[in-house]
Amino acid sequence: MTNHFNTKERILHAAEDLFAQHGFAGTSLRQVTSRADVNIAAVNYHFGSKENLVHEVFKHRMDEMSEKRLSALSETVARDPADLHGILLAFIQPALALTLDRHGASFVRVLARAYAEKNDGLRNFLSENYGQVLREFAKAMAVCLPQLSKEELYWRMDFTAGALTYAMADFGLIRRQPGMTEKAHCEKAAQHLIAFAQAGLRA
Amino acid sequence: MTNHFNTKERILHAAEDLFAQHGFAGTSLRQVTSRADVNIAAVNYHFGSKENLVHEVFKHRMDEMSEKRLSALSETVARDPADLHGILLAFIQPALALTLDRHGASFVRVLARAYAEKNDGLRNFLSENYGQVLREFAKAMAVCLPQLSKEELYWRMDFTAGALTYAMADFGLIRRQPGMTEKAHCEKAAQHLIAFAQAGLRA
DNA sequence: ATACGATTGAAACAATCGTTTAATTCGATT
DNA sequence: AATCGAATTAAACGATTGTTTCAATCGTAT
Repeated sequence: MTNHFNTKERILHAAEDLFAQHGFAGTSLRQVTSRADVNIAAVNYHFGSKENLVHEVFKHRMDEMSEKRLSALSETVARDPADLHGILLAFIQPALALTLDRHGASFVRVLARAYAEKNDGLRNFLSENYGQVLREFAKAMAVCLPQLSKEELYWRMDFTAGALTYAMADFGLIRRQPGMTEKAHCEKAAQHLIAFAQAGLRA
Repeated sequence: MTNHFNTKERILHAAEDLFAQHGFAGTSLRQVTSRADVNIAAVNYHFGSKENLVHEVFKHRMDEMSEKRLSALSETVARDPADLHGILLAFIQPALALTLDRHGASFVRVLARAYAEKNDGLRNFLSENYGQVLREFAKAMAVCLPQLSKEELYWRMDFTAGALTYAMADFGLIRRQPGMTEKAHCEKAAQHLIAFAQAGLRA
């Protein structure tokens, strides 16, 4: 059937890495095809255009992450609808888990960059395709936090998402310590973030 | 002496707007000079290169914001060293105040974008020139939160900065309501964020 | 008025951009 | 083995990129 590493996948992976390093506009298709070791024309053949390639890079990871988030959410809610800690874990863990995968780690930066893009096409693409996931979490959190107005809850979810994005992309003061494995760093980040966000949400 | 709107300043303002909209790589110098209504050669004459222009855009705003932050910090600490709310306000207010200024609002997006840039040159530039500001705030917060380890404090400051960046750039679910002025939206954001961050920091 | 350095202007530079074309190679089906 | 569509290739397309050149212009001090 399909080769394990066919042309299309090699392009996707190379694009993910390079978009993370140099941004969308900052990455040329020739950089992508050179790293993927494929012909420059292969991009337009398989993806139609550069913009479409960007969208595919997102779909590839976001679908996977959204699915994990939603299944973890329904699981924890079924166990205990009032378990805010569990809901936060369902939201945070799949995102941070991506940083454990080599290409996933790149995608995390791509995602952080996408949020910084005023690029309305991309934002609308994300909002239309994955906004429902956020609304599901909002509904679940509202059960745990009945004292919060809808507006207030949305504010605090935004803050949580911002903190998560920051933590994932290794921004700010904290840098992974040399002696620490990526996995340990990831788990520490999740643990710190959940404590922080839970307190903030309950404030 | 210098005209109120001389060539150099017009370039800076136009660049700020366009960098915010389309990113650094996504903005061409011809877009900048066209909006600034100056000749294309003026950029390299006044700034030497595009990269230098990017740095100047940052210095222009960051110097102003850092100064406001530090003076607000020393003021609130002098009044009451244990006033965490005041320290957070000193950190958040100057950043959100930028969004009230037309060009400042653009810069906020530029800043958010810069954090998402893997571009080590830019990150080092920011870290070297403005890292001290963050360390000052860390020292002040440590007084209010003696139970936190240095590591834990840094984590939580990162989360706070992430939430702030998100809020400033209008990411996420929350959109400014049509009937609400920019100023009111900004104040609401500060109020919500401080409550959230304060609880998170004290967790 | 004249001269001089600072600034601006129009034009062009080589390099690179995303995209397209057309010929070729590959792989599966008849 | 022959055939046909899918996939890949080399090459080139026009457009745009950051940068440079050099002459024209400006403001100021002599």
